[in-house]
Amino acid sequence: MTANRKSPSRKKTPVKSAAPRRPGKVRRDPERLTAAILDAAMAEFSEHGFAGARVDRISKGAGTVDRMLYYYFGNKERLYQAVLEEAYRRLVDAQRHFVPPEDPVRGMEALITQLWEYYRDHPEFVRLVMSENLLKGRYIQQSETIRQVSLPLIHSVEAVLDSGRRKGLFRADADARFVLMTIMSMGFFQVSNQYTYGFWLADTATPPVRGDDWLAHMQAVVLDHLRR
Amino acid sequence: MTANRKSPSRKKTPVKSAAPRRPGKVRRDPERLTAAILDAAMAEFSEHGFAGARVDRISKGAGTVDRMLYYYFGNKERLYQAVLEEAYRRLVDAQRHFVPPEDPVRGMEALITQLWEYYRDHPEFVRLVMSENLLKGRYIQQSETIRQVSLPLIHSVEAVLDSGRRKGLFRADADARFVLMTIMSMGFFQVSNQYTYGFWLADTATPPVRGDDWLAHMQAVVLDHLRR
Amino acid sequence: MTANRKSPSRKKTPVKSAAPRRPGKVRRDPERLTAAILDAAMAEFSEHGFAGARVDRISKGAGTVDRMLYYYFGNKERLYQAVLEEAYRRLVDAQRHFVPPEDPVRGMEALITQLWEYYRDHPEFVRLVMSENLLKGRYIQQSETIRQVSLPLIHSVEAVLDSGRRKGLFRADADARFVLMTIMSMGFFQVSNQYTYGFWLADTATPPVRGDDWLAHMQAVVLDHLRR
Amino acid sequence: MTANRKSPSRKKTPVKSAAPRRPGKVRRDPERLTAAILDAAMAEFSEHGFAGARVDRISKGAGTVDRMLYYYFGNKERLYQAVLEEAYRRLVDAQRHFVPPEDPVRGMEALITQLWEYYRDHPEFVRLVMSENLLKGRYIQQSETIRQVSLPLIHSVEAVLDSGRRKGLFRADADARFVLMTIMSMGFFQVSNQYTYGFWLADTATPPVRGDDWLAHMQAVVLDHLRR
DNA sequence: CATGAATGAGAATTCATTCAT
DNA sequence: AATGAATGAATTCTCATTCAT
Repeated sequence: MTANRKSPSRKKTPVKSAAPRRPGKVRRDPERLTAAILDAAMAEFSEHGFAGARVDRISKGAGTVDRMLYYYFGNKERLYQAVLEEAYRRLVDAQRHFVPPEDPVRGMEALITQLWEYYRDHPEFVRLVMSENLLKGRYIQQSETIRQVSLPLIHSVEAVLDSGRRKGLFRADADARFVLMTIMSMGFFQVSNQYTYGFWLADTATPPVRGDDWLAHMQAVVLDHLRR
Repeated sequence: MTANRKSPSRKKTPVKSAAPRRPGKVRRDPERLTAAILDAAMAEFSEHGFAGARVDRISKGAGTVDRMLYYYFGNKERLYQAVLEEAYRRLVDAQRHFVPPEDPVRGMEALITQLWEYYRDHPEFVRLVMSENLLKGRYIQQSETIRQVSLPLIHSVEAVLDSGRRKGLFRADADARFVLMTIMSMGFFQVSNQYTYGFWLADTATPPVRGDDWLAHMQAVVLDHLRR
Repeated sequence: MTANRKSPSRKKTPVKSAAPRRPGKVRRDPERLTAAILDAAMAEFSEHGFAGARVDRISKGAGTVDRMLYYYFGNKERLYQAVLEEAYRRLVDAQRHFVPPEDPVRGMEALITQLWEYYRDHPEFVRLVMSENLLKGRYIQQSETIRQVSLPLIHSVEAVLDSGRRKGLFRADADARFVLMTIMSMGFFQVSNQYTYGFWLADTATPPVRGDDWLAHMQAVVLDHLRR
Repeated sequence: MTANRKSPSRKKTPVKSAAPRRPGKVRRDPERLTAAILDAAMAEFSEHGFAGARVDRISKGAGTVDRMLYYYFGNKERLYQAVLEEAYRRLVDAQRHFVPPEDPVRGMEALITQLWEYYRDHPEFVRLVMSENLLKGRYIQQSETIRQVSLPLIHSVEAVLDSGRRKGLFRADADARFVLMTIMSMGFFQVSNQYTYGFWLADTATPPVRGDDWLAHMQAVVLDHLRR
C-alpha cells in the first residue's frame, strides 16, 4: 500500500503552524518578543482567566510558537504571574504620576475620578484581579514584586484626608483604608460586575446606571461621609 | 478523567449478586441524585470557575459517575447554567423572606446587614457571580429563569427610601438603584476581592479591615449620604 | 449548601426526552410502532450507514424512545438486518408485479427502464446496499429471508433473452447473468457514485451526464451487444 | 480509547535510561511517520468507513500513538480527507503512466483492462470511494487537490475514440464521458457490490461471474456499442 | 405490554510541556 | 540562543445497552 506515493509537496507541516513567520520582525529580538508574549498573555489571561487561557492562543497572539513561552517564562503559571506583576506595575505607574489638587474636596474628587477612570479604561486589569481572586490570590502571594510595593494612592488619600482634617472640613475619624476601599469597591464593582448586575432591575423601568452618573454618585457618597 | 476509567481493578462485579446493592447509595432516586450533582457542581464551579471545573470532580463529589451528569444535565455548560440558576434562586429566596423594620434608618441598616451577611455567608455565590462576569455573562443571558425574576431587595430599598422621604428623613432625590448598587458594591467587593486588597496596605502598619467594622462603615456611608 | 433549595418545578427530566409524547398516536399499537421504527431506521441506516447510524435518532424519528427499539428488535444489529430485509422485500415486490412486453427489444428496454427507475427513485435502497457491501455482506449473509428469494428480474431477463434468441434477434450466447449485471452496474453506479464521479471531468467543458440520457445510453449499449 | 491509556502498567519509564531507545521505531522521521499514519488510516477508513473507523486502531496500525495523528493531521476528518486525496493521487499516478496502443480497438481494450485491473487490485480505493459517496461527497468537495485534477484517463479515452472515428471504425457520435462512465460503472460495481450481488442468483444453478469473464464481457459490450 | 432510570466502555480531542539538536 | 518534533495525561462527551418495575 506504500507503493508509488509521490508527494514531494506534502510537507511535514504539523497542523499548528499556520501563522506566517514574518522574518526579521520579532525574531532575534528577545526584548521585543518577550514584550509581545507578555502583551498577548495579558490579553488572554484577562479574557479567559488562568484555567481558560490557552498557551497556543497566546503564542499565536504574540506571533511566535508555544515553545518560546517556555523558553522565556518557564511555564503557564510563571507567565501568568509575570502578567499579574506587569498589570500591577502599570497601575502603580499610573498612580505615581498623579498628584491631587491642594483643596481637600477637589483633591478627593480628583482621587475618585482617577481611580474610576483607571478601572473604566483598563478592564483587562479588573478582570485579571478577578481571576486572581478566584484563584484565592495564589500567585499574588508568591510575587515578591507585588508584595513589596504598596499602592501610591493610599498615601494620596492619607494626604488629602489630613489636609481636610486640618482645615476642619473632614471628620476627624476618617480612616484612609476605609475611604480608599469604599472608592475601590464602588469603582471596581461597576466594571467587574457589569454583565450580571443588569438582571436585578430587569422589570424596573429605570435605565441602567451610566458611567458618568456613577462617578458623580461615588464622589457625593464619599464626600457626604467625610464632611463634618 | 472519568471516574470509572480510573479503576481498572473494579471489574464488572455481577449485579446479580446477593449483596444488598450498596446501601446508602442514591440509587433510584432521581430527585436526590440531581440535587447531589447540583450541589457538587456548585461547589466545583464556584471553586474553580467554569474552565477550571472538572466534570469528574463533580461526579465524585456527588457520589456518582460522570455519565449521570450528562444524563441529567446534558453537558458541562448546561450544568453550569443550572448551577447559576440555582444560586440566584437561593439568593432570591433568602431576600423574599426578609422584611425590613418600619423605621427608615433601622430599615436601611437592616437591609445593608442582610445583604452583607448574605455575601459573607455565601462566598460560593460571590465566586459564581465573578466567574459569570469573567465569562461576560454568557450563561446568565441565556437563562430565562434568571432574567425573568428581579431581586426582591430592590423593592425593599424603594419602600425604605419612600418611607424615609415621606418622613423627611432622607433626601428627596435618593435613587433606589444607586443606593442598592452602592450597598452591593461595597459588600460584594469585600468578599470577592479579599485575596488581593491586602497587598496595597502592605507597608502600612494598619491591620486588615475587619468584617464587622466594614458593615458599620457601609451603614454609615449610606446613611450619611441619604440623610438630609 | 443543601439548605433552602425549593424547586418543585425542576423535574427529573433527563435531557434526552425533549419530544412530546403524542398520546394515543403510536402508543399501544405494536404494529404501527414497529413499522414506524423500521421506517425511521431505514432512513437513518441508509443516510449514515451502520456505524454512522444513531439509535437515538432512529427512536426520535419514530416518535418513541430508545428502549422500544430494543424491546421490538433486540439491538442495533438486528434492527439493521430487519431494515435490510425490508428493503429487499420491497425491491422484490416491485419486480414481481413487473411483466415485460412481448417484443424482445421492447422487453429489454422496459427491463432496463424498470431497474433504472427503481434505483433512481429509491436511493435509500442503493445506499443500504452500499453500506452492506462496505460491511462485506455481514448481515445479508445472516439473513435467511434474503438468501432464500432470488430476484424476480433474473427470470424476466431470461425470458426476454429466450424470446429474442428464438426470434433470431439476439445473439445465441447471451447470458442472463451478464446482461442483468451489466444493467445493474450501470444503473446502480450512476446513483451510488453520483457524488464522486463529477470530479474527473472537472476541467472538461462537458456538462454532467443527465439521467434520461444515461437511460437511453444503457439501452443502446445493451441492445448493441445483444443484437446479432 | 487512547493507546497510552490502555496500559496502566506501563509507568513513566524514565527516558533517561541507557537503553538505545526502542530501535526501529519511527522516531524523528516526520516523513516516515506521516506516511505510516496515512497508510494505516487508509486501511482503516477503507475497511470501516469514516464513522466506523477508530482513531486508536489507526495509530496502533501506524506504530504510534493517537496524539500523533492529531499532531500531523489535526483531527479524524482531516485525516480522512488526506487519505482520500492520497487515494486519488495514486489513481491519477497510475493512469498518468498509461499509454494505450495505437490501434483503436486494441487501445479501447487496453483502457478497459487498465481500469478493471486497478479496481480489482485496489479494493481499498473502491471502498473509500463508496464511503465518500455514502457521505454524499462531503470531503471530496472540500478538497482543492482533488477537484483541481481530472482523471488522465478521460483524455486517453478521447484520444482512442478520435483515432477510431478517424479510421471509420467507431461510430461518430461516441461520447467519451458516456464511454468512460460505462467502463467505470461495470468495473467498479463488480468490486464494490461483490458481497451482495451473489444473492439474486441464489437459486440459479449458474456459478458466480468470474473476473476474467467479466473483463472480456466489458470489452465486448463497449466495442459492440462503438463499432459501426 | 411497556417504560423510566441508569450505566459501562469507549471515543475523539485537548492541553501543557519536554525531548533533542 | 533558539526551535522543530514529539508526547503523557487527562478531559469532555457519546453510544448502545441493561436494570428494575
